[in-house]
Amino acid sequence: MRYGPDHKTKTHQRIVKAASKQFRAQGLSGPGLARVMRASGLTVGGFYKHFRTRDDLVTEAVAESLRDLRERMLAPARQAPPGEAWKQIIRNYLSIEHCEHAEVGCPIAALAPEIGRTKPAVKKRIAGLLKQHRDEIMPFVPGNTAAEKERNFTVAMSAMAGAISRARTMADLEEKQRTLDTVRDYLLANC
Amino acid sequence: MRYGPDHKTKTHQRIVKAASKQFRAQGLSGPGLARVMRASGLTVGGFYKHFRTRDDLVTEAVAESLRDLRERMLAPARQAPPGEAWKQIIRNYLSIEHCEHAEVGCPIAALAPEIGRTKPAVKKRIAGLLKQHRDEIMPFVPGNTAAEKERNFTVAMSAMAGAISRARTMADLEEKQRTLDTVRDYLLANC
DNA sequence: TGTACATCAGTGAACGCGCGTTCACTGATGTAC
DNA sequence: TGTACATCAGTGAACGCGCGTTCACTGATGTAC
Repeated sequence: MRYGPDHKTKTHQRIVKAASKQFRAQGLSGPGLARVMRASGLTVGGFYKHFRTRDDLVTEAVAESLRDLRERMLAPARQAPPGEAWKQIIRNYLSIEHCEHAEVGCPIAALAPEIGRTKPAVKKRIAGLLKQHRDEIMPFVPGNTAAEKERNFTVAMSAMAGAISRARTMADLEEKQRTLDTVRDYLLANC
Repeated sequence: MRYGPDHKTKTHQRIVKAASKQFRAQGLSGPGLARVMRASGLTVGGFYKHFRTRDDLVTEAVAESLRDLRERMLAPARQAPPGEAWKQIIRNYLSIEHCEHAEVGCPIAALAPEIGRTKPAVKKRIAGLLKQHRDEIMPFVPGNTAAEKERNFTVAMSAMAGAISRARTMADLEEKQRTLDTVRDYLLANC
């Protein structure tokens, strides 16, 4: 073989990581395969040596985005003083940095409506990934029972994703910042 | 003239209304101009007798979506018993009907991330429409001061739009319903 | 050790298609004389 | 009243382009003998 035994795997991951950033920045139908491959240092032709269809790339890229997000949000939370982890996550999620850098941010805030519109087979797979993602975050959510934790997660996650995607529609930077601050302060005071 | 004096205006509105539904159902880059015109009973060629560019249609369609939403949500609220109007709006917004019928629903829940990605000129105009929309809703928002009302609006609107767009990513109907119910009950208990 | 062949990640051109936009044309009506 | 011309909303074909997908090919390496 021309390349080492893990060469193909590494190339595959490079494509998925490039796609993950581009989809979050430009939407699921934003970048074409040519652009994704160019960003990975390759040409279009090679794409189908790695994926069956574009939909497969979309699914893998969303999975990668969620992994990426967890690395960025959960790692800092893990070494926060006990009782502060969830607050840390909220502060991080509703930061202006997250809002201004969709390409390394939460795919729910960046892509939820588009995910809802994907064909059933794709949607089903991504819905599975999102459930798995929630399960990984649940340990950080405050609450005395599983039901209470789930309620808190649902309310906070909805408010946070909604706040970020609404803030991103705003042209006025001050209004954007005020939106993030308002929801952040509210959640910090009520969880 | 071949047609009556308001013929062109009516045709224009027909196109905008068709586009407004199609964009909410399939995303801002979902339907092409041919499809929008066909849905309006016309052919592509005539499009540029009504709009300078596709971006102009997008802007007008979002404006129409917000008007449509207000008609559907504010009219029922206006004739609710005093103190119940805002609760009525919340119940309406977080209903399974709204969730399942994006084409006649809130463009923020259906399109926020895509609006955030439009080119600056379009984004600026839509941001203006969204501010105007907020001002029309503010009278229904509970709170003793303007600042308190704005805080309540920001938190509730973020939570509601986030809940709907998250629910739409879910394949499991029960989970979807639980998400809507959880956020609805939370907001009803805390406003 | 040297030669012939197999493997396979990646290349680059080609395909049919739908896109936004342009444009010469149509045809029903209104206006001028 | 009748005829010639202007208006203009809408038509339908054409444009150049980027899309997802296919495919014959390349060329560096490993294997067989």
